Amino acid sequence: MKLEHYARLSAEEKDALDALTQVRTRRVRSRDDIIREGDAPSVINVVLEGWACRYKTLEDGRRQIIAYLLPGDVCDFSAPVLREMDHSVGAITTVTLAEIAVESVGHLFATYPRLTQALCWDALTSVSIQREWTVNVGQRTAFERLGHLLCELFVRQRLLGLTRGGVCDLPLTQAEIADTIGLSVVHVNRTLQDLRSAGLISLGGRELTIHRLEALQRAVLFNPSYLHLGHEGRHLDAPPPNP
Amino acid sequence: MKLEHYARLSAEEKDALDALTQVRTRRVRSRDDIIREGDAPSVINVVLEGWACRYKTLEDGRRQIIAYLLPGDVCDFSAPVLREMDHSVGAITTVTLAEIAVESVGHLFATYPRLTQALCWDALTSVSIQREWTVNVGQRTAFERLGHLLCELFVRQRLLGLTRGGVCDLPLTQAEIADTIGLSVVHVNRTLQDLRSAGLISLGGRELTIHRLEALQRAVLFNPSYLHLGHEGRHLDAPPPNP
DNA sequence: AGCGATCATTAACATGGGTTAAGTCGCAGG
DNA sequence: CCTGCGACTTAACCCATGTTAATGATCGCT
Repeated sequence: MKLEHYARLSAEEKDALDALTQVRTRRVRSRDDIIREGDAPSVINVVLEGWACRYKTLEDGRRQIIAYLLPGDVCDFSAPVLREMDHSVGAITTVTLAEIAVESVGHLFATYPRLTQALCWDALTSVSIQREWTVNVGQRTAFERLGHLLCELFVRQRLLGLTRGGVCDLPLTQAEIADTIGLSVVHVNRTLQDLRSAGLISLGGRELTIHRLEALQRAVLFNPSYLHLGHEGRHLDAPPPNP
Repeated sequence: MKLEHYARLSAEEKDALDALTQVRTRRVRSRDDIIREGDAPSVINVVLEGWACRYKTLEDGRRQIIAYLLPGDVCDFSAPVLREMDHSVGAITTVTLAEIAVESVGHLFATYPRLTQALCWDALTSVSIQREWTVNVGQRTAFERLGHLLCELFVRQRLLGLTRGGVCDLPLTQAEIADTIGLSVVHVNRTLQDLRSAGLISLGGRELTIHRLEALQRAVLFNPSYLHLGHEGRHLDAPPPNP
């Protein structure tokens, strides 16, 4: 479903993908690891349901969350090529994974070149997001960083049809948010208050509401071009109503 | 030459690559842009000589350098797939580029699958570096960030055979370093003094000397596994002599 | 050789965000 | 119903890093 944003796929191509993802699935409980640094996974894991994150830990315990994986995202792109994982992937919520054999992927792409293109697009977009995160942590203020993260997670979910008006899931603890944008938990909390009292968002009970997306985007210098939404990515859910 | 670290290539494969890079070259002067955000380059640019950087600018002028490109690095991987660049690439030194037509690449990879593998490895490594940069800026102190950057640039150059003992080029201004690791110029300067007076490095006249690489690595929590040096990448230049 | 521009350095002062610590709330398990 | 634990909140205090500004050093250019 997600790849459809990147290239029109034929019914046949979609069937081939579906067949792949149904072969073998795995369930990982919330907060457990999906893959650990140093593993050399022999299958490719794709998130079918739930949220996961990539993260790296320094020797002294500091942790940085490097990416969030939503349904349709691939956990271990590098598996077939690089020797071993240089970071871990953990489950945020309970996650359902498809485990895909490396060989079957090779065959699939040889048969359907348009799939290759779609997957390339996907991979390049995730690199682009990674770059934007570097900018986020390197240049923005706490307020901007946090707002930017919320914008991104909202828009990505909207692409997947997972938003309800201006509302979406946000199953992260403040500690996880802190490790994502390089702030302390305390300051994340302070900054959330700021965003709330600016009337831009509501957040609580694992649910985020963005009251005025346009205004928030402007306030935190969020420019979605790095998500490469392109043409196809716009018609999924109406933008949030102006309250 | 660089791809050789990732896969043993046959003479024939190397010749094919050489032929490509000699077709058309371009020279860009120090501090000029190679590609601008919004461009949709019709050729793929590969750095043959000199240093370049990827960077993004916020509306208010803040700038983040996102990556450094050394000889052998590709400027615009995404060109064939994504519509347009979401960031710019600028020349640090004077840079020589090979301009490669997109079509000829497709043909090349169809003919020599091992090249594809090598290029994948290269691309995945650059993503891995990007992730580590997020960690660097998000979690490390000024001292660690700067030391980590210097370690990386040294090791990457050593891979290319561009170091001379513990010495390598470092054609960056302190302002550029600042924009790379998310610090102010003033603080970069202070922190450089710290590194110097700790006896770890000397820096001046566009030349970096790392006096005790091991010690520096330990002091700044530099773990080179994210560079995926693997087997082949080690024998190029002796590690620096212990003074 | 002299000039202007860019780059490095330093000092004094200001502040955003970290740290510590304490308290609250909600909820799963006994 | 009580207990305990994890997540959230708030306040007080402090330090790493930013800002501003002034001075030197370097370097390409004429």
